[in-house]
Amino acid sequence: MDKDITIYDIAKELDLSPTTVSRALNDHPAVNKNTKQKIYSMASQLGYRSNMFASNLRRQRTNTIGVIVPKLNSNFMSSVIAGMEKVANEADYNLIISQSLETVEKEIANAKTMFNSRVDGLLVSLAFDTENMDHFEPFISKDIPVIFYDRVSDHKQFAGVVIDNVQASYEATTHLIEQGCQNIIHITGNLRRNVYADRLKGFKYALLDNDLPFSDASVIINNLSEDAGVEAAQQILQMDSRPDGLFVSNDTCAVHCMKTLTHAGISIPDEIAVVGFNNDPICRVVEPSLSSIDYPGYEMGEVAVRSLIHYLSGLADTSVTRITLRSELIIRSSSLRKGKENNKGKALALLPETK
Amino acid sequence: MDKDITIYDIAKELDLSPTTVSRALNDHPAVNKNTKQKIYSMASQLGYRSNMFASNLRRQRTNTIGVIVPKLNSNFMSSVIAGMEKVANEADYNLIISQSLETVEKEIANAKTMFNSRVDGLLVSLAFDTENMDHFEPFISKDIPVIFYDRVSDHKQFAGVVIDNVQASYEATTHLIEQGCQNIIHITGNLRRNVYADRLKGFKYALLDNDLPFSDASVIINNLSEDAGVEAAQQILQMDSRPDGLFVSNDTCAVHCMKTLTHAGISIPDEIAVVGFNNDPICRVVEPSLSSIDYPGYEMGEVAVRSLIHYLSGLADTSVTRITLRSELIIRSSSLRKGKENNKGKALALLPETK
DNA sequence: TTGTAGGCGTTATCAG
DNA sequence: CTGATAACGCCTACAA
Repeated sequence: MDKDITIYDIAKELDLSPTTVSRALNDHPAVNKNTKQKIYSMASQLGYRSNMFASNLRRQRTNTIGVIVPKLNSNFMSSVIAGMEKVANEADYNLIISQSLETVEKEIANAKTMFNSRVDGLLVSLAFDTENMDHFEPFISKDIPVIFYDRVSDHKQFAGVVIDNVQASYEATTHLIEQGCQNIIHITGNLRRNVYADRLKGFKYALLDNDLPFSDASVIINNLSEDAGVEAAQQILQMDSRPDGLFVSNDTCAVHCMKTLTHAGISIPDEIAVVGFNNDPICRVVEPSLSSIDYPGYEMGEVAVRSLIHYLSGLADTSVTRITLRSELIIRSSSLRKGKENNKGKALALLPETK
Repeated sequence: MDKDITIYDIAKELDLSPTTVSRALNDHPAVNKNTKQKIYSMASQLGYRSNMFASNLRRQRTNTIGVIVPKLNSNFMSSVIAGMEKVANEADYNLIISQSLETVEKEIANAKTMFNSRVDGLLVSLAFDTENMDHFEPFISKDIPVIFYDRVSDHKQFAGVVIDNVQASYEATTHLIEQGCQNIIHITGNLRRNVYADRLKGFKYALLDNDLPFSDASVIINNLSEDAGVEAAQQILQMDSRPDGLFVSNDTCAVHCMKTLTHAGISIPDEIAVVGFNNDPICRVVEPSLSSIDYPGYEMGEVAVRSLIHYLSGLADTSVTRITLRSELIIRSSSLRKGKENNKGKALALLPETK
């Protein structure tokens, strides 16, 4: 294994000082154009690559962004990561990605690793059961920016990139109502997570605005897994007054719930209309195909990294603590009843102001 | 933002030399137990965290492993990553993950970034259309180990972690034959990738061993996407002698192919029996549920990182260039015909030696 | 426009 | 068992 080429080697070769070489390589304005050219070509000729560690050590920053994600195995998350990568690469940042697998314990461990790796900033989508934000304290106290995406923190001090979950949920629920549903059940996740709390809120608003009653019995809270979907279906099958509509906060759960209902002889959408959330490819696989809320993952990743880098560059508009991206209801067979129009326009007009 | 605590601070506090502190922190045997204890507690009391850059700079290694993955959006890949993370964390390595999104261009860019980030080793699953291995040359010439997983390189110089695709495919095909299929079509991906070439091989072997004819018309090669699945189905519908069995190298493609066939009025498994590959959760969503090859992703990730670390620690058994993990056929409705037994045992007995 | 000098925090080497 | 010293490669005052 040959020795690495350093700026000293280039300097010696061209009879210049390392300083000049360093400056040229960083495109410093105060270096002669010709000199720069000579340095560039010598660098590539010798196969020079900058030693990030020396540079990091010196500059006290790493050009690395940490990403904590609940799970990677969804189309949504993989799009988010792809968007993050694109922006990060363009800005010469590296990404360190780790999965919390929906547990606080791993999330805490991940945060610690990130901290010790001295990431310049952190992007987090919270695990299902994270209660407090203590594990991000070390970042705050060292002024390392932490930006949340999708599953954000309620604490106002933390910036976040989100969609308007209240509106999306309002839209989905309204759609069900327009399809004739009078007794809708909402299945959602841990209400500590903004996404689920907000969706519940949107659900309630929509019922209210359409003079439909809401009761605690209208909501099933679980972990939105496959199994949870099956269980929820069993619960529903045993209800006294069976619902005629179902709005589920996650496509996986919705799909397995729907399948269980279908197997029990329920006809979808006629007896029960169903809408999911995320617009996962699975929506187009299940029979009938599942209506869902589409969610701009790639864009969310891009925006999150872009904000973080802005912040790191000191250009941050510190007043901006929430960036909201648009989402969209995709209507498919699972919620479209014969003879019913898609009155999406009307639904939108009814939309309350939600900031 | 306060200044970081260094080993000097600890040393000063305890009236020791930085050298001793460094040694203690690295659990060097030649440090007095009491001294070590004192150093540990002082370190945590002051909130010391090691500066990886200084350490990396000095030791010329980064404790970082680069991972290049085609796409993250599958259950399989997310399991692989989870397995990798577990082993890497335990051994105090960091992971830098990036997606090639199935294109050589991004794969090359990723490799370059990894190289410049001075990863200690690289784990790669090749993109669909990667032809040559030139972009890994810089690693080779610097003695940076590159280990492939799943989609490996044929070049004998590269180590890899795989399943026995020939056997898995042989087993799947034999199963279809046992279900009475006489005219099976195999849908697979670019044959430059070992996984697809090997599966084709296993498919041929199984036909051969059961005295069924093989012709080029028995194989459809595409990119295994959703759309490709739909197209393949359309192709099949127009065939003169319609097949009665289908073995697809990827569940997503299989599912969309199957759905298209079903919509065209074909009954599955009776008219056409179908087996997929990967055992993605989607298999249990589609109707009828899809038989598939189950594949130990988590384990593959663990093994890949473990091998890499062994290699980096100089413990490598350089003679081991291929590690093969077990896989398993999961039989579901899409390939199970009434009145047919599951003669899996027989299939296994017929299995040819495949190294 | 270029150069000199010193230090970022750690660890390897050599010497007690 | 402990310590002094010198790198690792780069960058930033400051000086010329």
